[in-house]
Amino acid sequence: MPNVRLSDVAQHAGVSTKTVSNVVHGYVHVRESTRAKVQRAIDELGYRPNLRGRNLATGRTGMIALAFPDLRIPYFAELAHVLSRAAGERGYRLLLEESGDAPDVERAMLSAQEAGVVDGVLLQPSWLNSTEIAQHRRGVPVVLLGESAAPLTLDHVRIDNIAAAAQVVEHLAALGRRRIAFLCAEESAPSETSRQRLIGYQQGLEHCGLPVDASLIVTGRVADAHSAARALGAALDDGMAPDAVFCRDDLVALGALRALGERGLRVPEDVAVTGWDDSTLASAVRPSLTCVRADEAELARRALDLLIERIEGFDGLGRHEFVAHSLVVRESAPRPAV
Amino acid sequence: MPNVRLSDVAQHAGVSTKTVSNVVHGYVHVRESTRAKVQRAIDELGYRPNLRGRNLATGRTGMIALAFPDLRIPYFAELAHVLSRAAGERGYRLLLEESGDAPDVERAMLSAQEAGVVDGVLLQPSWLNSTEIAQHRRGVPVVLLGESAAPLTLDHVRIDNIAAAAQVVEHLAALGRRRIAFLCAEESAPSETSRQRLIGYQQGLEHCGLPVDASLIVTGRVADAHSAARALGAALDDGMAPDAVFCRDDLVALGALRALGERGLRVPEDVAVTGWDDSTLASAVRPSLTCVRADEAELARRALDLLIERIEGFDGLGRHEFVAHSLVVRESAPRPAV
DNA sequence: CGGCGAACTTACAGCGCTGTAAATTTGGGT
DNA sequence: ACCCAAATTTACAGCGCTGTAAGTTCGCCG
Repeated sequence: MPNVRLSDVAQHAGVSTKTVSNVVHGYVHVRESTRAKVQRAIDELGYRPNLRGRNLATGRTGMIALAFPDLRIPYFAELAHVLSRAAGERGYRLLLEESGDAPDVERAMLSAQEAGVVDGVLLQPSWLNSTEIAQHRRGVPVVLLGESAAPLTLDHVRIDNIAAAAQVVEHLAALGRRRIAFLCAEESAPSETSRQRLIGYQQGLEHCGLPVDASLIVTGRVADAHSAARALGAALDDGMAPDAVFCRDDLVALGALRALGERGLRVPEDVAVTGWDDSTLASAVRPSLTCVRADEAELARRALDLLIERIEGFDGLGRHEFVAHSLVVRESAPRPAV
Repeated sequence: MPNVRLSDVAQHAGVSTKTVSNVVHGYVHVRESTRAKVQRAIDELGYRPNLRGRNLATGRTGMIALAFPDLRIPYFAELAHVLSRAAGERGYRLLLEESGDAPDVERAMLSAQEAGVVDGVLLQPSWLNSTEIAQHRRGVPVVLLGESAAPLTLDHVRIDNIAAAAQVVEHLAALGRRRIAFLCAEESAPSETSRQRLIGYQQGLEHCGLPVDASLIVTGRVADAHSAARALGAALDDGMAPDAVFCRDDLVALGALRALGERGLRVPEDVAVTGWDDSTLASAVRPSLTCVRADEAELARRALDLLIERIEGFDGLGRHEFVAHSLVVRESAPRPAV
C-alpha cells in the first residue's frame, strides 16, 4: 500500500497541499468547514505525516542525542531513563550514544557530524577536557552534564560534588568514624569526578578536624565492583584499617562490601560504607547503601530547558547551574544515635 | 557558517552534484583524477553529508528502534548496550524507546507511526499479546525479542527459557536441594516470561523426581528487589522452609538474599539462590549469584540480521530462533562437590 | 581512421513537507 | 452596488540528496 502523502489528501479533499498542512498543524485561519473536510480525507486515507519530509523542510528533527560513557553503569541508565521521559514531555526523542572507550564518539557529537540527525546534544564527557570541548564548539547546540570542568562558552548542569562529598564525610564523622578511606581514585589522570569528590572529601575531613591521611586514599580502576574489591582488599591486607569507606560510586561500594565481608569486617559495625548515585542496587543490597543522590528529575528538566533554549536560537554565554542533591541514609552508614 | 552542501562542493570542484555524491559513496566508476579533485574540494570546504536529505531521497534513515519495558532494569540496559554496538557495526543506530507503563508505546511501534523515523523495530513486548501483535502487522519491519509468544508471521529471537529453567532446577537438585522455591510468579496474569520459567521449573523437578509443591511457589510483583524480599519474607515467616530459591531474575534474587539474610539463613549453606540474566550485579553482589545467562552477543547478532533482511525486502513467514544460554555457577549455588 | 563498447559524467526529476508571498474570498461599511 | 481590510487559500520554490536515463569521453580493434 503506497504510503499516503500530503498531496494525496489534498487531492482527495479538493484543496491545496498547504491547506492540508495547515490543518495537520492546527493553524488558526482555516475555515471550520474546510478543516472538517480535510480531516475527513485524512481519516479516510489514514494519512500519517512523514517525518523525514517534515524534517528536511523545517531543518528540525525533534531528536536530542544523549552521549555518555556506558549504558551498563546503573547511574547512566537511570539518567537516560529520566531524560528520556523529560524529553518526551517536551516533544523530543532521545537518541542514546555510548562514548564507551572511544574519545572519538565525544568528538563526533560536538562536531557537525550530528547535524541533520539531532537538534541538540546532551554530553556527559568522560574523555575530552575543557579545552578540547571548547574548541569543538561550532556544531550543534550542546549542554554538558556531569563533573568535568566546562568551558565558559557552554551550558553546564551538575550537582555540587564538592559539597556533597564533604557532607558524606561529615555524616561519617558524626557517626564517630575517624579513619575514613576513599575508594577509588584513579591511579593516573584521575577523572574530574574523582578529583572533585576527593576535594570535597578533604574539605569534609578538615571541617571536622580530622587528619588527612594519604594512606587512606585507595587507587584503582573506577566504576567496576571487582577491581574496587581487589583494590580495597589489597589495601586492607596491607594493613590499612579504616572505620569507614567513602566510595566514589555505588558499584565501587558494592566492591567494598565484598572486600570487607570477605575479611570478616561487619558493615556498618566495624566499617561504615557510603556509595554515590543511589542506583537501584543501593537500596537493594544488604546492607543497603547510604549514598549521595542527585535530584535527577530536576537535572533532566534544567538540562533540557537550557538545550531547547539553545536549539531555539539562544546564543549567549554558557550558563552553569547546580542542581539539588541529598544524602540518603541507609544501613551501611546509619543515622547517628542521638 | 552556512552549511556546506553537495552542490557547493560540486561547484567548487567543477563537476556535477551526482559525481560528488558518487565520490562520497565510493562509487567505482570515477576516474582517479576526478575523485582526487572532488575529495580536495570536500576537505577544503569541510563538507559533511546532511543525513536528512539523504534519508528523504533514499527512504532510509539508518535507525532502528529498540522498544523494551524499562532502561533501569539491568538486563535491558545491557541488552541495549549490546544491540547498540552490534547495530553500529552494521551501519545502523539504535533509538531506544521505553514502553514503561504504557501499552500504547508498543502499539505505536508496530503501527506506521514510526515509519519515516526508523527503518525497523526490535520489540520486546511486555503488554501486547500475540494476537494483538499479529494484527498490527502492517507497519515497519519488526523482530520480536523475549519470551512472549510470537505470531507466526513475525520473526522472533529468544533463548529457550523452559530448558534453561529446568537446567537451573537440575543444578540445584544436584546440590542436594529438595525443597526448591520459585520467586516470584505474578499473582494474576503471569507474564509469559514467568510462565515459561515456571514450566521449566516444573519440568526440572519432575525430571529429577522431586515433588511439585505449590506451596513453594511465591507470588509477588516482578523485577523489583524490595517486593521480592517482602514476598519471600512473608512466605518464610509463614513457615515455608525451602533449601533453595529459584528467582525469576537477578533483581528478585537480590531481594531473596535480603529476605534470607535478615532471617539468619545463610546462602548457600542453608538456602541456595539462583538468579537470571547475569547482570553486572550478579557477579558483584555477595554472595555472587549463580544464574542463567543468555548469549546476548549472539542474540543481538541474530536479531539484527533478521531485521536487516526484512528491511532489505525479505517478506517471508516469521523465523523463530533460539539463541544459546548457559548456567553461570557462582557462590549462591556453587558447583556440587564431586 | 572510423566504429564500438566500456568507462565516466551529468541533467533532471523527484523524496514529502513547509515558508513565503501572492491570490482569492468574505464581510462590512458607505 | 462598490471598496477595503481581514480572513482564507493557494502556487511555487526549495530543504539536500539520490536514482534513472541519457550523454561524453576514452581506448582499442579491424
